[in-house]
Amino acid sequence: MQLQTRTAGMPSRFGLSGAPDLDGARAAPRQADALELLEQFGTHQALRRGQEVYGAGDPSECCYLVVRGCIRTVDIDEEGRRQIAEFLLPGDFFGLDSLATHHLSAEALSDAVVVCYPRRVVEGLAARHGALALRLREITSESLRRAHQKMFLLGRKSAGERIASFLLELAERARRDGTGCVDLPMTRCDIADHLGLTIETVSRNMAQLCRSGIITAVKSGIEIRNRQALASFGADTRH
Amino acid sequence: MQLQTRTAGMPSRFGLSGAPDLDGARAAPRQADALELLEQFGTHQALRRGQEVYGAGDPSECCYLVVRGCIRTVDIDEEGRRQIAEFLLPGDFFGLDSLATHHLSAEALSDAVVVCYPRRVVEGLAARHGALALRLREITSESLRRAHQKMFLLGRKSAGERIASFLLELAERARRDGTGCVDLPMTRCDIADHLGLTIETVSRNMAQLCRSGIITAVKSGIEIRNRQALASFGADTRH
DNA sequence: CGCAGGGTTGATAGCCTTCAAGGTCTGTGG
DNA sequence: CCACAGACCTTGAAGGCTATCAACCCTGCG
Repeated sequence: MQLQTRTAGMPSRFGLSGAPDLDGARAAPRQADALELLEQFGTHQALRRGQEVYGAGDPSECCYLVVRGCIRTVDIDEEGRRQIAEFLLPGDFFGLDSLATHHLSAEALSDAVVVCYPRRVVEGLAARHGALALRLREITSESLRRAHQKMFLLGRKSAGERIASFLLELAERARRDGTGCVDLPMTRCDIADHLGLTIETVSRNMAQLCRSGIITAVKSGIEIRNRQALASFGADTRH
Repeated sequence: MQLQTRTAGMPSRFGLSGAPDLDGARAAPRQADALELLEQFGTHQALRRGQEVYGAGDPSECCYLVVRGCIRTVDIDEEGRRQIAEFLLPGDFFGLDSLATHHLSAEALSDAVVVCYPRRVVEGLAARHGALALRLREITSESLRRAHQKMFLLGRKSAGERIASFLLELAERARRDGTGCVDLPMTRCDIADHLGLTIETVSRNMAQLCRSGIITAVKSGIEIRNRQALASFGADTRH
């Protein structure tokens, strides 16, 4: 059972919530985010833990904005091996990646809320509003940049480096409060399937980070105590 | 020194040369490829082996069509570790991925020829021709689909599976003649840096494929003798 | 010829996986 | 309140896949 209501108002922050402005794609200052044009066309959708937003192969009829909770995009092969492409946090926009059908599935990690926009409407608006069209392309471009970043991580980094990079990226995306606290809504299994490792390797590396005092475990997450050390963690065991 | 001339005519094939039509993104039949709209605005550019088309951080001023040869997009970190994101073959369109600055560099594997289109012109045309805008989004979407496919390969497949997938993908993209012959314009080092392996592992797996009679080495490439066996190669050593 | 770049093959080492056992936490029901 | 089940997490031991190190071959070229 899922709740759908006409959205009364949009969440205050839009777009790539915590994406670092690395490539200057957002160089042009925007007073008002072009995504606000979509405001009146979205419907809220509540998701239970584990529920699918869409499945692989489903027609690509909507795109989405995360309001609350965390969404994972999942790639599974016939043998059940799983690769998590992205974790999507509040403020992240997704579902733009495929034109006809989704090639990954999207699922809620925990109870979550997304706003759903019919692609037909989005396309129509984008055709008339250049700013919106540009914004959507920025989102796609950013998604591709992250995918390339992850290819490097999976292809060339050691287990320790992968974990450190992952924590630092999450911290970057979540840092709004200035503290070093990073919430980890995903399980060790999710992290492992995102980083191309096993849960044991994830657990061992996290434990070592704790023992070194680089991070400390806090309720449902970690706190970064030594960013410098975290950034160079695992560099000795790289191949 | 690089040669630039006004292009007299476009190559006969356009777009994602051999991309398998997996996700139905190309479902809508196109009589004439929308990219032909760009025809008169391109300039030919000849590249020597190893020459950069653009570097990481360069402003994203042009996008490109490969006419001859092979281009690699490269991600390098401060320690010199290298990850090759894509190999681009004749008919492939690239450089659309980033809006402001390129985050990867693009280099010619061997002597090559590309057609270069100023982004400013492409944007202008796309704004007026919906078909072109759609075509460009198809290309970006396809690029993202391939990136996700590669994340799965890097995160979850064994060395043998990676090599087999790589050869099958190349065969798929190149098969126009119907033969099982696959040209390999890239070195073992390039392949290794694409698949997240070392040259020795690539070499050993190729040798084993040859010994098993699944492929045979031909001049500057290989011939696939047993597609079925190649598709399941390395599945026993997966972790 | 000498050299450099690329490729192959062998021996060894090590990082990470696999297998296994036990611990922690949370929600449920008696 | 407490027992219990299940999911999740941690830790240890052993093994294997791939990296590393090393030697050698082949080809093209000045």
